[in-house]
Amino acid sequence: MKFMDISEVSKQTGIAASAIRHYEEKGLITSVGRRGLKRLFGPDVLDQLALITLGKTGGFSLEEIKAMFGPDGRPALSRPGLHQKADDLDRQIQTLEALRDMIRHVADCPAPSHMECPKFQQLIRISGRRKRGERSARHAKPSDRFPLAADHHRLEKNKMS
Amino acid sequence: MKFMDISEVSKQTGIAASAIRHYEEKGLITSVGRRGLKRLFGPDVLDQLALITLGKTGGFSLEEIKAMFGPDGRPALSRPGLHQKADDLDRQIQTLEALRDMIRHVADCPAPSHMECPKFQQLIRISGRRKRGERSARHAKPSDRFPLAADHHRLEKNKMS
DNA sequence: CTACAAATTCAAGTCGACTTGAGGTCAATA
DNA sequence: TATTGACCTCAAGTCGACTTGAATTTGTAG
Repeated sequence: MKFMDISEVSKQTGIAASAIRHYEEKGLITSVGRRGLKRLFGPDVLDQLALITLGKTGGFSLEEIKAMFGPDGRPALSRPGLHQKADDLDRQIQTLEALRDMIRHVADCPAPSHMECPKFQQLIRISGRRKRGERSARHAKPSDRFPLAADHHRLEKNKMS
Repeated sequence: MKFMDISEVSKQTGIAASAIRHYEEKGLITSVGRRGLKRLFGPDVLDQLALITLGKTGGFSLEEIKAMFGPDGRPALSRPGLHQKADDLDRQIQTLEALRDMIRHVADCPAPSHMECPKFQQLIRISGRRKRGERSARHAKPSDRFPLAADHHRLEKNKMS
């Protein structure tokens, strides 16, 4: 009773079978073998899928997740690379805390427009005071609340070549 | 000197002009008028764009951001709706903290495979103990680490019809 | 032994958030 | 006044992460 077919894994995790196949294709998980055509998964896959779900919540791409927690269990990323990711997460967490506070404020503030509320304005300013190297859910940020964002005269191409 | 053209806004914020136009099209910001063909923006747009950037970091879609902080300054979302978003964020923050801890652990743990490390295993279990209603960066989650995820017999269609 | 539900592959489609490109318009210089 | 360069519009393209559909292949239940 150790091995599960894909529908069992799907049931246990709530992840669609098509997505599970997709993760296997991309090398994030591996099946232990086949019974006929059908994939068989070991119990470890449940933890790996939990990790994938977690990573996605953090806005990481499947590639990044694979680099951090590959199915082999050995990260493809260097130790400093991993610490970098962790530091990015710390910054993202702070951003999220700021955002949460602003949303709560908007919910409760009696001002007709939150933009007119001095407290809200202040929250925006605070949120801008982050260090460099911000990382967002999906693609990296060139600048966070424009701390002298205009590195040079960039006239449309704000992306790396 | 109050009004800026799009390239000025782009320089100040680091956001591509094409993206700024896109936000205007989607109704997240508004320009104060035109000089000939060219859009003119007031200074407020800088705060609004900072808010958009912030929202995206939180994994919100442009639609959601618009509902929370529309350019009119009045949220389209009800007070409970907003508190819901804030609570979602709180949960997301906890998830991110767990993820950060795991990444740091992977970086420092001497075990050949993190999956074999009992401490790591433990971190995964902990991360699974969240409440319902998780929201991820991009599309909602049906279940987080499968706390009896199989609501019924769902045999592939894990998405709303 | 046959039927059938459940899996499989592979190609194509979808969705959000932009970007890119072609062709057009203007306000400010030279 | 004639250029020019920044901006404009609109259509189409891109990218990641899947989903969907059509055409097969099984293992198992009847």
